[in-house]
Amino acid sequence: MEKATISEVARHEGKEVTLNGWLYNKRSSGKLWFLLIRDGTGIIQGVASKEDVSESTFQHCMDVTQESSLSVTGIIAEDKRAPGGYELQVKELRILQLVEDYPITPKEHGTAFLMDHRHLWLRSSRQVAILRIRQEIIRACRDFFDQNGFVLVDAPIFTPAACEGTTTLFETDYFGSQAYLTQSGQLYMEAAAMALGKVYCFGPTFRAEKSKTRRHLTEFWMLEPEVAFMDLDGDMELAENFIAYIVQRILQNRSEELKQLERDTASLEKIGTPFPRLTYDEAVQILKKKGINFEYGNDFGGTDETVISEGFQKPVMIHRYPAAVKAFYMKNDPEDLSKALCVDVLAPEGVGEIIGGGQREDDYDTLVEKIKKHQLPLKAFQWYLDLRRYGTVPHAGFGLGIERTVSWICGLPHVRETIPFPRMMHRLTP
RNA sequence: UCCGGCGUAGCUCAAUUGGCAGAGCGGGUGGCUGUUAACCACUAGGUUGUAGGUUCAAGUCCUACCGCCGGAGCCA
Repeated sequence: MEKATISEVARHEGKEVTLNGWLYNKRSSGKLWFLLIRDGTGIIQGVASKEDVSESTFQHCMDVTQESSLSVTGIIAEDKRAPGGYELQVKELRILQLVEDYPITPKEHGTAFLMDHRHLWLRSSRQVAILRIRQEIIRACRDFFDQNGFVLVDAPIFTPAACEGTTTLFETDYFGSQAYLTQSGQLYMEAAAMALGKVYCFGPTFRAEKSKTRRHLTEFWMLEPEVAFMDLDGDMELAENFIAYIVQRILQNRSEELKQLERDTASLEKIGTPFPRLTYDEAVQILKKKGINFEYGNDFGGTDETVISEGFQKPVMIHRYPAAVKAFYMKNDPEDLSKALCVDVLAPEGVGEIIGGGQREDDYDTLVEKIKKHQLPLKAFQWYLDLRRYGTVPHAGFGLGIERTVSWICGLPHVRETIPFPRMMHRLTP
């Protein structure tokens, strides 16, 4: 007897196969049962009529409950009445475990309840589609950099000090002294770029901010490239090529999942290079024109970002923010020292910032001054300053937030469904 | 931390002016040979978040607390 997965049943048409999986749902019409079976690769309808199966198998069809694990044997047949176009004409049904009272029923539930049962919620077809898209996005990220001469360099998770003084860090005891969970691998990537030229890291990032919004997680995944001998223009070019590549890959390889999520793919198909580029000053002008009350010199808030990106169908790159609102390692614009050579990429459709990056300060004396100005401990940054002591070069990079990217591409309003087990201010379980 | 909202059956929600706590789903029993979150009949299921207060009477009004939601700030 041949084993098969639901994703490739078309290949087995007319043949007898065995499927291993779980019961997704079932319906009956007296002496005829319809079993929706899922196996992780898809869902297929099994049909069992009393005339064609043994008494015990028909009894099993009656008894089997939602999410019971099972092994079912039958013939694959094309049938227009079946969801998916193929169905399994059941010959034998074996129940591996009969489930009692599966908590998630085929009706509506609130997100709090579903999040409490996240370990089971993952089995629902919508969550399966999101996780498959997430995996393809991550694979596209890796492929893009691997194919363009970048070297993957892993950054540490434990760090001795803040990369950016502003954000709150998760503190942990490290053999009696303080250590923090990383909030960015960037500083380490700068070191790696001086060793290997073009590098990137991909790993979890931790922010202890008490943010309770649909865009925030306390633990999220970030992809951070860093390139030696690259300036801000090169950085922006890299960012737009990168994002366009990811979107193309998802449209190519995950169209079924996008369809299942009812994602409007027409807006994704428009995401080609080049992306619109605005200076901070130009972006402020847009806000002023739309009558938004905004004080020049501040960073943009969430609603400001939405208003700016509303006017475009592609991601918008905003560059040269006031240096005062940006991190210490940003290089100042030599043509206007009050500005930083930085760029934020705002995704369309109100998702907000998915990339933040820029050109790094490469001058030793200037960097020392900036560390002092931001009141950061100079001692902790000696190794970082070494990169400017020994063969300093212009370099740039950025960080892409994976969950915000997934939420944009999937068209999800909240990032909590874009990661298997989200960590938020009020969510540490399951 | 601040602002706003919500806590009623396992789940999603009703309950008029303060006046007998209810429905759908899920569970159980029975029926139905092409169902599409199937349907039909019957059935079990409740300390209305917690503590106090007002009242003849509180799910409903008042006070405090707890929990959650998402917006601000901050950020990807």
